[in-house]
Amino acid sequence: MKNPLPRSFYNRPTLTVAHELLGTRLVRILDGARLSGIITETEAYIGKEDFGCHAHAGKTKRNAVMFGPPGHAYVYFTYGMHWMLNAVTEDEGFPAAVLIRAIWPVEGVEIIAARRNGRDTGGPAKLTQALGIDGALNGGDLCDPATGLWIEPGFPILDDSVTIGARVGLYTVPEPWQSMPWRFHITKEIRE
DNA sequence: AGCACGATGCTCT
DNA sequence: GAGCATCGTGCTT
Repeated sequence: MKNPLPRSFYNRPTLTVAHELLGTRLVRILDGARLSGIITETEAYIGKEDFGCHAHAGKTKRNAVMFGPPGHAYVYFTYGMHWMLNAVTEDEGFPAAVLIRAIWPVEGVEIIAARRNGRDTGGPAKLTQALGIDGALNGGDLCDPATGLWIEPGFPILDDSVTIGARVGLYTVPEPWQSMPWRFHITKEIRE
């Protein structure tokens, strides 16, 4: 069942994409096994004007993928040990992306638990470790199953299950950017 | 349950 | 050379 969200899903305003990614299913094929989890937390990073966005300083080797077409993975390395997964949004040339911050494991739960040493997957670096996502996937097409990483339709999430707030970890980013309500997360338990 | 801190290496000035 | 879109441990309440 390979059913990636189409590129048109990503080629929309980043806040819309970030909100609608809640409840969708992040799928990873790792060593022939299908791992997946429901996305429960996202953040939007929007254009050169956004002081919290890597693209604020202009196009560089690291952030080049954000300037490319929507529906691709922007995967970068930070804090000397962590990989972060983003989905590129909006028109090619406009640098924006959605950071995937947390998943709820659904398929391959035993493998995920082993990869995480029994710990949770609620955190941007935790989920990349859980699913084996690293720099080799930077620039990969999320609309092509051959990449081994894509996002599928999942569960509908009611608005009253969603909390919107300020983005996390932007300690040195000036206002108003530090406080922009561009973080979305599911705050009610979801069940199959 | 919460806070402080150290780990660790790549990117850009 | 500074600064990270973080995590886990260990210590304090």
